[in-house]
Amino acid sequence: MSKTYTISDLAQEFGVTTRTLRHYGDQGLVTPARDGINRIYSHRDRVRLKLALRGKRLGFSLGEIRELFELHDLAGSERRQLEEFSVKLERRRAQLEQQREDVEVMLNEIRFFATQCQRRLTEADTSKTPVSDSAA
Amino acid sequence: MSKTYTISDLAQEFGVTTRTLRHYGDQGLVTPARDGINRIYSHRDRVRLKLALRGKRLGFSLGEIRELFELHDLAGSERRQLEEFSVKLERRRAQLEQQREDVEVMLNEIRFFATQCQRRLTEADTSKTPVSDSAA
DNA sequence: AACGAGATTGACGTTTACGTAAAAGAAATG
DNA sequence: CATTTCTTTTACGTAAACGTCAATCTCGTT
Repeated sequence: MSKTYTISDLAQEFGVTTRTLRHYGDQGLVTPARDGINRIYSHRDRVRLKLALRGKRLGFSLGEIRELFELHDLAGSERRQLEEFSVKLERRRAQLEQQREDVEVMLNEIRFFATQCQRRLTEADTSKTPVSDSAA
Repeated sequence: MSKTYTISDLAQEFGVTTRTLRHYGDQGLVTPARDGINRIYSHRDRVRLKLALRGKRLGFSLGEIRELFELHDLAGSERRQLEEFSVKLERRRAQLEQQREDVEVMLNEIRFFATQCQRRLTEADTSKTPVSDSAA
């Protein structure tokens, strides 16, 4: 009798709406058991949700996330499926490494902007000239 | 007289459609000069497009990308704008660092899957049982 | 002059990922 | 028992980011 969660428990915890959780159910991402008609989420469901949300943050579509889950459950699959999946994984890996580089570059840019912003704000604070001309 | 590009030049180079480029124009992301009615993209336009596509890969909306561009051009902006932007930058930075972690985790998972896939494929290759029954 | 290739501006269509409202049932509480 | 409080399903709505015609326009060629 491990812990279970209601739909709004998880919605609150992960900062999504119940609508989102039902939608994920419709899409086959998180398919909780039912207590009568009510959804009753297990620990495993919680993990799947967590993974799904991470996938989303990385720009995966819900369909792609489901594919990944299906792969995870791909225990006794056939050779062709494995090969196909292997190819998909490779593609995705390349994308992710691109994305990693993108993130680094963007972080540097943002840090630059941020320090620029800060600098100008403090300058404005200590400046004697009260805003004479905006032209550089 | 530096090099210029037609709309389909850039579309081809970056693997997008001309429709996309026009859409980015509508959204104020890349606003090339005109030769009469035709769009004529400069080197700067090309850079903006490149930046825009990177932003997209990182999950920025076109609106957010435009904001970033506007910031870049924010030479003589006012204090409030700088402060607002500084806050936005901080939020985005946090997201990106989360994303960076997400990417690392996902890459590890994918590498794991990939090796699993490969292992099973080579196993199948060297196996003595010639595919008698698809049931495991 | 005719023609095909590529460009333009509408403008409606489409997909994804939910939002939102409606109608209705179960469950806890005063 | 009546009233909230959650929950359910059904279903239409929506915003973003283009796709996809359609109707022209303008070149460089033949």
